Amino acid sequence: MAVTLKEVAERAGVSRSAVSRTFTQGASVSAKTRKKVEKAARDLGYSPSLIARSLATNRTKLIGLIANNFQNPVFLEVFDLYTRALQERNLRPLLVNLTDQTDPSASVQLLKQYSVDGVIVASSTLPPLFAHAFKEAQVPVVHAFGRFASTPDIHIVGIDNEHCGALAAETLQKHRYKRVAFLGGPQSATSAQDRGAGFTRRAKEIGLEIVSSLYADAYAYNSGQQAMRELLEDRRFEAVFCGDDLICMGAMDAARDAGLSIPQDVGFIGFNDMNMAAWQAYSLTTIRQPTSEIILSSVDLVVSMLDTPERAPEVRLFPCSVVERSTLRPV
Amino acid sequence: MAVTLKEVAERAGVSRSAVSRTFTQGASVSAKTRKKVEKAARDLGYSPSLIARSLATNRTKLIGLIANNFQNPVFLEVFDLYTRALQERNLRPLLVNLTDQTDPSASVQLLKQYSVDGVIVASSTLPPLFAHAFKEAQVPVVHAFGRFASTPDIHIVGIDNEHCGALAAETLQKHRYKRVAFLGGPQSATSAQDRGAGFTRRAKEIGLEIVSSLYADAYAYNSGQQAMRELLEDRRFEAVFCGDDLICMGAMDAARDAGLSIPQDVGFIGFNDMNMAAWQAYSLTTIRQPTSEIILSSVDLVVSMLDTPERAPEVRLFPCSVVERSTLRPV
DNA sequence: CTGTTTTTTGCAACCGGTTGCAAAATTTTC
DNA sequence: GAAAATTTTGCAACCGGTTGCAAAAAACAG
Repeated sequence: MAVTLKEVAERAGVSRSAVSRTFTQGASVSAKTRKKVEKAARDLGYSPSLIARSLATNRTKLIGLIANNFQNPVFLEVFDLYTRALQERNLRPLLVNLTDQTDPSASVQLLKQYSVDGVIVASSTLPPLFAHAFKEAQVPVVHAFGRFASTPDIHIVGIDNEHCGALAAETLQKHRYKRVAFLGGPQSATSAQDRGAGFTRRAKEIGLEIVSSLYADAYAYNSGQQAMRELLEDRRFEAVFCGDDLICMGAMDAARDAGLSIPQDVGFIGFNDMNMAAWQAYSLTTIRQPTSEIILSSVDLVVSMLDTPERAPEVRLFPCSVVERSTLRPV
Repeated sequence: MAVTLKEVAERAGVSRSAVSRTFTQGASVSAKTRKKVEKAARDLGYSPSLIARSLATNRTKLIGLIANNFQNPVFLEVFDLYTRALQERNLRPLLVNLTDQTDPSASVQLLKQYSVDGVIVASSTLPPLFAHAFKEAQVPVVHAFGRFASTPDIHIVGIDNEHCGALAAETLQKHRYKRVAFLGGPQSATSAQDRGAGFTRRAKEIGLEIVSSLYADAYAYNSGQQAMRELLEDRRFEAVFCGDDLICMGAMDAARDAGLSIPQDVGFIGFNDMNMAAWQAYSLTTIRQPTSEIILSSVDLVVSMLDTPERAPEVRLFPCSVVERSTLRPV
């Protein structure tokens, strides 16, 4: 069916190796044969089979991309950036959707079977153990949006969530809030834990009183909405720090539904600065997570591991910053 | 490095074919050898290389998934559903992000090189010519969310956009609107054209006056917002039909920004019924596109083509329905 | 023009599986 | 228990490329 190396070789009147060499980077072929081969290939509409090449070279140019949150639109930005960054480097993403049902070890197995060249775990909710499984299986792995550890045993690219939580506390204080609430992401997520911890610690330090504290059950709109309703039962807070923009939007809608206006009756600060945070209906003051830097950096990292797999584990942290919009009262 | 067939065979004391057979569906092996092989494989931690298998069987279990809109959160739902549906069928998505810069023929080439078993073009904006390229290259292809044609030459799964546009007109009439505006998706998209055409036709038939008509430049929030501002310069309409929910949200925010309230001053009807349409800040009345049915059906279709590639081109259309929320005045 | 060095080329083995075929082993039949 | 029918097994060729190695060709030096 498809045109093969052999046919091209015959037509060009050269050996199969000659054809192979004209199609592999940095191999030595004379200008003359290269020309002959290229003509023959063009005539026949030949393009080398990546499968066969992969088998021979033990390289697939496939990068496993593991994600487990398809509810949060941030991830669409994430996919967009990943697919583009990989495509530019002549790599392909093999997308794995890790639902709660799927057995983690199964997907390790799976990606091993496809012999992906590397894996990017793009999730702030997956436990580190997950990325480890790949390290153990000897496949280059980087955990993007993962939990920062001072003595990492795998590559981590992300932010210092603890510090960013503290930043939220400072921002609330700057806006002269005294009593606040914390509405975090799912408690099982390391990112949610760390943001909460940093927020709590710093709040204590600067005399900001946390009157309520609650973890939503997912990084999702509905979860934020529902958690906010609960929070509203005992409304002694003047502002809420939400561990995620999407949760924050749900929370804001719940607050408005209860007849509160923002920021007059209650202030909000979110986390991520997703595209939608700038929408007029929300115009969310939020902590910006440098998504695109994290993604580019994690791709670069995984690429460099292709050549030097034994690279020492590295942590790359990017700074977050406050984006002021209109959900906190003017200072 | 990785454990191979041969090593398992040696350890189990059988031939390589025996090992191969215990790992391929429907091959004949005795219970006894199967047991021996399975034990050896377990001991060694063997899992067959899909690359090698692909080379031998000429099947990769890879499905190319082509998308070109990573701005619209609907596509996150789309990716979620696709990845799950494929995973359940033991197939993997190879994601191609078709930005405006990428050369279409290059990605055809690319997917051919990876010898994907099939391709799903998931886009309502790509021209049909695109899916054709795959048909020509002899790879099973279905165009999901594609333009309906009565004499299709490739498989199409989607909706009758023309009819759905008409449905929008009827809904506006039902709510006693007389003068309306049309705010479509990008004019180059067949879906936008068809929705517009159906809307216009039906409006004329039932005596609904279309006072303005405009195409946004993308299926995106900002585009909707911007187009609405333009529309507002000459506000003779009482309601707007937006060719997409996201555009509609942008438009609503623009209207609110201009001091209008919804639905008192101006009504809105969207298209898609994406998750966010139910959000309280919008609570959008919209035409529901049966995304999940379309996706499941297109996966089934592509799967069935794997076995019978010569299947006659088929069109599968799913009905849309109106979801009433609060952006049209009560009838 | 010859001898040396460098570049190009083809051979053949290999990557890790699958599969048609015939021989061997097992089961069934009488 | 032998013959026939059926199932299981191993051999060997194949899928479509890459690559180390040695021979051949080309380039260079004197």
